[in-house]
Amino acid sequence: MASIVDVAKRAGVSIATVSKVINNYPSISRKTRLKVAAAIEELNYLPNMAARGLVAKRSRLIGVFLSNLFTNPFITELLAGIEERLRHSGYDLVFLSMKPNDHHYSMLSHTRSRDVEGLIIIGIERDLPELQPLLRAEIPSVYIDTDIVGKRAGYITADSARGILLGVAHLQRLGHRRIAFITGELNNIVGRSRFEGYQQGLRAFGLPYISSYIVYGNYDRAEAEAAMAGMLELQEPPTGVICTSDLMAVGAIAAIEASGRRVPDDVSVIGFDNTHVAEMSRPRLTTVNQNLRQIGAKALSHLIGIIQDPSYAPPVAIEPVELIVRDSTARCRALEQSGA
Amino acid sequence: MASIVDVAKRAGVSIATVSKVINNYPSISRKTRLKVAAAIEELNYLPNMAARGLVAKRSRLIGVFLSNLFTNPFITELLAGIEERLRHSGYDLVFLSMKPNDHHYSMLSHTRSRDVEGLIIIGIERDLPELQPLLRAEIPSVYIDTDIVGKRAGYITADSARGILLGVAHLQRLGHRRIAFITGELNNIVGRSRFEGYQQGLRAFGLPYISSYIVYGNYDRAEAEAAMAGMLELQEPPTGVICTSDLMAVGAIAAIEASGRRVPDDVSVIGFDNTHVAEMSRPRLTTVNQNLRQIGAKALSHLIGIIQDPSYAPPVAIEPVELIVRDSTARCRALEQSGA
DNA sequence: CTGAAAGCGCTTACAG
DNA sequence: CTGAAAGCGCTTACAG
Repeated sequence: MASIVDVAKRAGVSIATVSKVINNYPSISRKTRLKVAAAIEELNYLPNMAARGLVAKRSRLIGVFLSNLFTNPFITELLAGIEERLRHSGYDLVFLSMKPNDHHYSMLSHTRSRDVEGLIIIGIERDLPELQPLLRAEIPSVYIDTDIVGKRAGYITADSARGILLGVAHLQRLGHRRIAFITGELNNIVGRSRFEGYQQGLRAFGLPYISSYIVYGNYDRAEAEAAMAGMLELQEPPTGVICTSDLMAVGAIAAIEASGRRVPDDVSVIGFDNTHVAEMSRPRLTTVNQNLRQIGAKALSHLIGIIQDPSYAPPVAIEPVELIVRDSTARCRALEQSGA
Repeated sequence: MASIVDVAKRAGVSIATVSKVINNYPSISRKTRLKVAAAIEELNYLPNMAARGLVAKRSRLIGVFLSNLFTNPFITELLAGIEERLRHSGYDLVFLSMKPNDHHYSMLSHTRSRDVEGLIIIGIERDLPELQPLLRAEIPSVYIDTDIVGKRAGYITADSARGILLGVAHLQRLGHRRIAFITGELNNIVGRSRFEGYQQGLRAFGLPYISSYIVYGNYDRAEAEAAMAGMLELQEPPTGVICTSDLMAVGAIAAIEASGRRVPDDVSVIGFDNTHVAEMSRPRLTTVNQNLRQIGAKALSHLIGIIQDPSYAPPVAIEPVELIVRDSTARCRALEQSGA
C-alpha cells in the first residue's frame, strides 16, 4: 500500500507537506494542496492509523466494553445507534473483551495498549473495582445505564422510573388497584430507579403497597414465570403486573395462562423495552419504549465531544420514555363486576 | 504508561531483550527472562499495539464487516460466538463500517489503513464489486453466509437446504401434501440453497410443486403476512407453510389467524433460526435451529488459522442444522377428515 | 508557505 | 545469550 513517501514523491513535495495537507493545516498554498490531493487520489492513499496513532496519540479508535457481551438482544439496537453516528466520524469501533478471570488483565491497560481515544461502557456494575483506574486516568468515557461521572466521564440512561410510573398510571386508569411488580436486581441505577418508579406510582395514586406483590431477581423469563405463578396463589392475587423486560412479561403471561386465567381479561401485563418480542407475543404487549438507537447515537456524540474538547461537560442524561399500549392490558374486571 | 524503555531500565537490559522476552524468543536465558518478567509485572506494562503493528505488521486486530449493521437480531448470537473464541486469542475485534455512498471509500483501503490482519465478513452480497480487490490482495478472510473462496478466503454457512428439507419431511410425516414456501431473496447462497431444499423435499416425497405456493421477497414480517394472506385466498390454500425466518413465520401466523383459521389446527407453520421469537410466539414455533454461536466461533478459529499459517486451507464449511418441533405444526386436518 | 529532523514505541536482522 | 542500530509511517515543533 502506498505510504506518505509515495504521495510526497508523486506530488513533488516533502512528506511534512503531505501530512499538513491531510490534516488541513491552513498554511498550505492552494496550489500545493491541489497537487497533493491529486497524488493521494491517484495512489488511493489512506494514512496508516497505527503510525498516526503512535506519534499523535490519535488512533481514531473508540473502545466498547460490554458486560454480558452480545447476549442481550437490546444491545443490538444500541450498537445500531452507535454505528449510525460513527459512520462518517472517521472513528472505528473496537470491542475490548474483558477477561474477568485473568489477573494480569486490566481494562485500563487494555485501553491504553490499543491507544483508544475514548470508551463506551455498557451495562456494567457500578462498583466494579476496575473502573476506578479508568476514572483516575481520565479516559474520556460515556457509560450507558450505569450512573458514573468523572472529570471526563458521564452517563446516559433511559428514564426508567418514569417508564414504570407511566405503567402504574395506565393500570390505575383502567381501574386496577392491586398492581404487582416483577423486576431485576436492585444493585444498579436501572433496577433502583424502576423500583422507585413503582413506589412513586403507588403513592401518587393512593394504591396499596403489598410486599408479596414485589419480586426481584434477574431479567430472566423463567424466573418471572415462577414469580407470577407464586403470586397467583395468593389469597388476593394482583389484577395487574408490571415487568421490567418484555421477556419477563412473556413469562408472566405464560404463568397466568397456565393457571387457567386470561390476559388481559383476568390480569393485565406490562413489559419493558418494546423489543420485537412485544409485537410478537400473543397478546401483544403493552410496554415501555426507550429509544435505544437514539441513546446509542447520543452516547457516541457526547463521547466525541469529550474527546475533542477538553472543556466539554460530560453528559448526565436521562432520556425520555413512552408507554406503548397494545393488547396485554385492559379494564379491571373485578371493578366491572363490583360496578355492575 | 510504561513503555518498553522503562521495562528495559528497570530490568537492566536492552529494549531488544525485553522485546525478545515478550515475543518468546528461545535464545533468552532463564535468568534474564525472569528479571524482565518481574519488571513487566511491576510496571504493569502492556506493549503498545500501534507500535508493534507498525513495525511487525501484526496489529492483532481482526476486522468485521457487516452488511446491515446490527439490525438483524441473529447477528447477536454470531458475535457472541466470535467474542467467546476471541477472548484469549490476543486479538481484538474492530468494526469496520462500510460507507456505501462514499466514492473515496474502499473496503480494502479501510482494512489496510487499520493494519487489520484478517476479516470476518457477514451476510454480504456475493457480487459486491468491492470484494474483488479484497480477494486479489489476499487478505485472510472468512465469509459467513456468502459462498466466496480465494487463496486465503473461505466461508462458513449453515446447511440451509437440509433445514428446509427437514421441515418438508416433518410436514409430510404429519400428512401434509400442500406445502407452501415463503422465503427471502434468491441472490445469495442462503436464499438459493433454502429454495433447493424445498424443491428437493417435494421431489423426495412426491409432493406437488405448485408455483402459487412459493413467495419470495425480503425476510420481513409484514411481507410474509401479506404473502400468506394471498395464499389463503387461493382455491386450494396450503395446509402447511415453511418460512425462512422466525419473524416471517410470525407474520404468516398473523395472516392465518386474521383469516379466522387457527395454527396449527388448520395450517401448520415452520420458522427458521430458532431465535427468542420462536419460544415467545404463540403458538411456539416449530423451527430450524442453526448453531449461530458455533458458526461464529468456528469462523474465527479458521480465520486465525489462515492468518497464522500460510498453508492453512480456508474453510468451505456447511454446518449442521436441526429441526426443533414445538406447537406450530400438527397433523393435517384435511387428512383426518378424509381418513375419518 | 515549505522542508529537514526528531521522535512516537516497537521488532528484527546483524554483530559480537 | 545480549545489544546497537535501522526502520515501520506518520506528526510536529522549528528554521528558513
